[in-house]
Amino acid sequence: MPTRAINELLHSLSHSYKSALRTGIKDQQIPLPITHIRALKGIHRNTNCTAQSIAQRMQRDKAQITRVLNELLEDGYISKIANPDDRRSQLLRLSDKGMKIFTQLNAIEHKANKAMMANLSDEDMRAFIRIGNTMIDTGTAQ
Amino acid sequence: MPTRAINELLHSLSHSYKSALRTGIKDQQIPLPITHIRALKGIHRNTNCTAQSIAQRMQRDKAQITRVLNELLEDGYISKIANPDDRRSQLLRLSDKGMKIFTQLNAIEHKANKAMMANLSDEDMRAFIRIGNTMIDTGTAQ
DNA sequence: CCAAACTAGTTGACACAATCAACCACTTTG
DNA sequence: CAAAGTGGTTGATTGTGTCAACTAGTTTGG
Repeated sequence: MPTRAINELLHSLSHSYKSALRTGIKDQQIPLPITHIRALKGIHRNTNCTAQSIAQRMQRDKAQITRVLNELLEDGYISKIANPDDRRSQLLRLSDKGMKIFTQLNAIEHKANKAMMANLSDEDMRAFIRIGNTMIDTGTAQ
Repeated sequence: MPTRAINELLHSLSHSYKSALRTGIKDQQIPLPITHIRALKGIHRNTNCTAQSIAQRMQRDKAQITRVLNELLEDGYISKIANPDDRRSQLLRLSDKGMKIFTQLNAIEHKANKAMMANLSDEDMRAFIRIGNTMIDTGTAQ
């Protein structure tokens, strides 16, 4: 039973994927690190999101998210608007610039995904995603 | 076809696993970051390895490996001995201290692996490893 | 209604991870 | 033997993740 392989596997997988993404990003001259990209995507996905909801969704420290969001704000990819329901927080929106880069990113990401899964059957792909999600759920559950 | 899920999945997986490992490591009072641990394991696995071979195996920058190895050396986990075949490089060996911590690490890692795979059938586990390896190979191939 | 407890977000500090370029010493090759 | 290549080191820089303390605003129980 190859329990030994799982760790190296996960490392290599995330490394491979990050590399694939980064080269795509570099080719397209997009000056954003991966965490920022993931945040942009999160903001696009759910309208009326806050820093807090992004942090939860990404399962990251809120301090880290604060900094990422502030850089995105400085660079004009997003805007913060006052939250009418809670004066402590602000709602996040993509700016036009943010939307534009978002579509570029989708293409890059799609390409990276395809590169990773080039040699996989549909069946294997689905199996991988299913099993991976199970692992995450059991990991974060307790 | 859920090609969209693969990226988040890989991020979450590596994050979950790293967390699991780190908590185990903290519980056991082992003062080593994960990269160092992986290097130790690499040194244990192949005798007569060099910095170069470790870097290749781990698919990491040789600069990073140099630093990791030097810290392991300073802390007495490994030793460098002159390579009779090439005066530019040195062969790496685990010290007694290194061996001792290696066995501890194995236990921790085994526990983390088990935690990740708690809800997986043997079949799924094997499938995951197989598919993951395919992805890595295609990713790094070209 | 008000104090206490809680929450959203920010800031500082720090450790770890990754990558790039320049460089030295040594080896291989034409 | 000169040129090109390789193993390893160093400096610099960027990104990633975590912890603790803090401010300002919100919720809750007496």
